[in-house]
Amino acid sequence: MIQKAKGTYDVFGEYGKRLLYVEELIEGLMEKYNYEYFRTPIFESSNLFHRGVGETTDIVTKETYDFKDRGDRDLTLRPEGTASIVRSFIENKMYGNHTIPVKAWYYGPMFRYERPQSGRFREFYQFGVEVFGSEDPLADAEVISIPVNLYKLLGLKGIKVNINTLGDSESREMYRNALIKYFEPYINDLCEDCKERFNKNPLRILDCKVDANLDIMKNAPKTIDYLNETSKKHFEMVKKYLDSMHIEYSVNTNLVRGLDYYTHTVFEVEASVEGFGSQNVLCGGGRYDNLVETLDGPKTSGVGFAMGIERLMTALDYENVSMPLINGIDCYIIPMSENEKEYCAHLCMELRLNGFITDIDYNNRNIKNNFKMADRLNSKFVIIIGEEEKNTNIITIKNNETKEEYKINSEELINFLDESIGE
RNA sequence: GCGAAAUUGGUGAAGUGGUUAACACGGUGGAUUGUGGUUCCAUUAUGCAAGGGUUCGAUUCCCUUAUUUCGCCCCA
Repeated sequence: MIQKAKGTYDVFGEYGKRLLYVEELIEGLMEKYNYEYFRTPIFESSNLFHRGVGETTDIVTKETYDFKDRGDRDLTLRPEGTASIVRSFIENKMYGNHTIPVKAWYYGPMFRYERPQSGRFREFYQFGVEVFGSEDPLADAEVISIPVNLYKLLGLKGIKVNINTLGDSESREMYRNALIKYFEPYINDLCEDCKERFNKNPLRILDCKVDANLDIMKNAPKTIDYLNETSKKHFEMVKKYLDSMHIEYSVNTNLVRGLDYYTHTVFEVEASVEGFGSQNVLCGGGRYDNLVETLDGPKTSGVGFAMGIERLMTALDYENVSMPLINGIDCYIIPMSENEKEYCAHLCMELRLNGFITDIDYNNRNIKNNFKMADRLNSKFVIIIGEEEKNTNIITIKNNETKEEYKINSEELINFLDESIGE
């Protein structure tokens, strides 16, 4: 038997309904925020991700799906959304004629070659947002408000917003150097992973789980102390806007993010749900004022986030969040025999085109099993068509809740259903 | 890239180195030939992830591979 590729999954059934509900909610929310829908290719030139995400990041060094096409081009299945949206912004010259800021949203599959586990897949879906061309802290705050409001709309309770700032490039560089200088004498006290981090990305030492309780961690330099005036002011304003939007958050000075391109604000929203597992960060993002330039565009600031849909769905399950899903159909049509099937097929189509959720027996079941089927489908009405009905056009329809049976002329059927189901 | 545990029918699962792989749900047919959801009867895996090995004999033991689940790293 052919099995699905590692780290992928199929969607169907109840999960499919819930997923569609969440997707529609996202779409509606982005409409209210007046963001523009973007869809970029699933694969892009490998270069885009190498330069965009960062040559030294884990995502690029060991997690991309790279391949060559028949024209010997180097291509990569997108591991994240931001680089592609930035490419599209530049390539379509949106910095010129378009209204600035450009506020983009996207939703689709991403691919990373990782070891699957709780809340982590090789093909996974992200919903994300990018705002180009505004350095205003209001943009940062608005971007943070999107996931928070989505979770609110869904009814998800156990969430926690963590924010921090890395400052602009200058501040960030100063801070990085300070950290290296600080940790150097203690390098041997750190765990193996942190020794590795010291060389690759010293900022990440700060959110190590193993060493978290060491004194050297607690006394490590804080980003806040290395901010220049502009950066400090920017962060203060972000917090003020969040307050005015009634978005709750906590400042976590150890929050740094793995992607190279962040400057100023970074944030994460985590699910603080009991038993959720270790992959509990539902979404993450921040400001990237140099990325557009890095990818050969004109200097343009940006801010955005990305959210993993699978983790959101898991969190919703953990909290037993209910959704107003349609469960059940309006009509189930039973042909008594093969002779009535064409008549039934026509009737079925009529009902569907008039807006009724309708299904029909495809398997020539006997009447008993057809009634069972109607129950399983949770049908409001059952329509039985035999020779008599076919010849007279008087249709037998049974209300499956009250068990009342009616004989109705086929021309009045739509009216009858409208009145019965309408309210 | 590293570590741990799993994999038996449509589903949930029990089970054992030896001849017919429990039980339950579901499916199908019938008792009831145009009205069900109750009950009763029958039927429903030449098969225990795939391949190889040990053995007189393996679903049960060993190896390899695949997938799943859970950690680490990293990330959404």
